[in-house]
Amino acid sequence: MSAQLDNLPRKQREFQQREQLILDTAQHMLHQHGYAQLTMERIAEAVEYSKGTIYNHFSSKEDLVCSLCCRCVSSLIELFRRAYDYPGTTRQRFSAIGIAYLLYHQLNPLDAQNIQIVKTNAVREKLSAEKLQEMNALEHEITQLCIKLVNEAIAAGDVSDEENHTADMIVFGFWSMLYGGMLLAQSDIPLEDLGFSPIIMMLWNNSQRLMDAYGWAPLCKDTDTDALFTKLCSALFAEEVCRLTQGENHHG
Amino acid sequence: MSAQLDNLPRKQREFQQREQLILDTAQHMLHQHGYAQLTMERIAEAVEYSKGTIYNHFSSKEDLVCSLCCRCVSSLIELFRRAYDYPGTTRQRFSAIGIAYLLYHQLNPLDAQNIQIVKTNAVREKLSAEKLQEMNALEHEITQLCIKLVNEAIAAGDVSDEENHTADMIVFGFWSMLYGGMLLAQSDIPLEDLGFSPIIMMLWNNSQRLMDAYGWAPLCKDTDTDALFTKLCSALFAEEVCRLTQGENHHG
DNA sequence: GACAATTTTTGACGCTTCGTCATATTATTG
DNA sequence: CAATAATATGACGAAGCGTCAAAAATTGTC
Repeated sequence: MSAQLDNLPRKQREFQQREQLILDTAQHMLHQHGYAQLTMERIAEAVEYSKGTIYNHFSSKEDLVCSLCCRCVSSLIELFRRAYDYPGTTRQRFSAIGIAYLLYHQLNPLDAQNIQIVKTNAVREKLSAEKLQEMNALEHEITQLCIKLVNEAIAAGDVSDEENHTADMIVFGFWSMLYGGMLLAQSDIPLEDLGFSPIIMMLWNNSQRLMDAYGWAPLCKDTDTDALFTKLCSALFAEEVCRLTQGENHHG
Repeated sequence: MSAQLDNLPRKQREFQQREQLILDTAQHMLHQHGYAQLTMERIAEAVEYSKGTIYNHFSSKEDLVCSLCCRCVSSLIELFRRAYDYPGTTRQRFSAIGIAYLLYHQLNPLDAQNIQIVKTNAVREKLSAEKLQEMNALEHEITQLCIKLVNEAIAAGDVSDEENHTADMIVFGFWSMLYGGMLLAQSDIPLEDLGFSPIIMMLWNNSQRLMDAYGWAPLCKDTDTDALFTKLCSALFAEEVCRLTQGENHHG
């Protein structure tokens, strides 16, 4: 990373470093005090530059928030890649992507909320075309990775090959479910009061069920899905899980 | 509706009528010009009252938007009730709820977006406790209706009764999937460019699959699900479907 | 109908924040 | 070291939220 930077003229290097500083600071402020308290003035004050300088980097507040968001999606893609590269059955690898998604949301609930803010039209209305495109490119990357894996599964005969089983439909089913589920989890809807079980568990079970519905071998009945969950977590995301449990202990 | 109003003293009646006028106007403005353009000033101007009067009804802009949102959820509940009361199998009735959800989002995409705005922390941070509670009560109502139906299905033996099949988990699976799916549909993510099929179809198929996964009789293979979709639409939501197709013709 | 009391409405005002731009500062180069 | 280019600054204008004292309308009383 710094290898690339070293090649650039010092000015550009400084510029990029400052951009990261601004983003880091903004992210921290967002976590600490929430979106409503996040103002360009305060960011400028915190990084000890003036507002004008911030505007040299980001054309608007929305632009800045969207940039934050892009960084988040990038790190999510990294987790997905790790899951994709897992040496196991296609079902295990796809399950691992699901875990990556759930883990990310658990580990970075505030960033996930932020991603949601950017999806809101209220914000998107004000975004520049470039930032929107940057975002779209990332969405494209992450989507295609999943579709590719499902196509591998179909080609390998792991998924029952019926007429209307298309990779996009299968991916969309899981994407919707996990995305919707995590959003519901993050919203202030008091799910526990409404009688719901822990969300991660419900989503994991439901997605395993859905894989069964697609005849994605090996089926649940031939697998200990709880054990699979634990195995994938420790094999791929040990460090992340560690951070997660530490965080929980810290609070309790 | 006006029967109740007539019983109230004239002043209160006028007050409530004005409140509806404000909400109607705000909703219309939101549809026409988007959230960013919605200001208290403009609403006041449009209803020909002053800003102060608007603030006699709603303690903040967020409060107003949340009130709009509550009206929307109420009408969604009405659709759900209709589906719940359908004289058919539990699977048909639950499927009908799914259709109600999809239809509502298709018919009122802008209201659905609005509901999403309210779920954003940026907005919720500013909501009064009362409005939050009003919203929660509605969420409770709509949730319990679904859970009740699934419990009926389990009791009737329509859903295979395994240890870890709980009504809340089943409901959550479908809720997540449809909610997430409709949000993805509404976001500006160019799903078609990413290679995805029409969303309603994908969601309907995925949810029918998921019902199969829960052993919810009668299974897909014994049913023409396309025909079921059409049948439920015309039996329960003829008027809504009509409005939807009219709207599409209007645009095309 | 006149007058007082009460309720409702009004819009000017204070405050906050966004985003701009002329000016000041710093860096670079001949 | 001076000229020039690049960069940073913060005062400023615009816009919106929410408040509140004063104005207007309504109600009740004689």
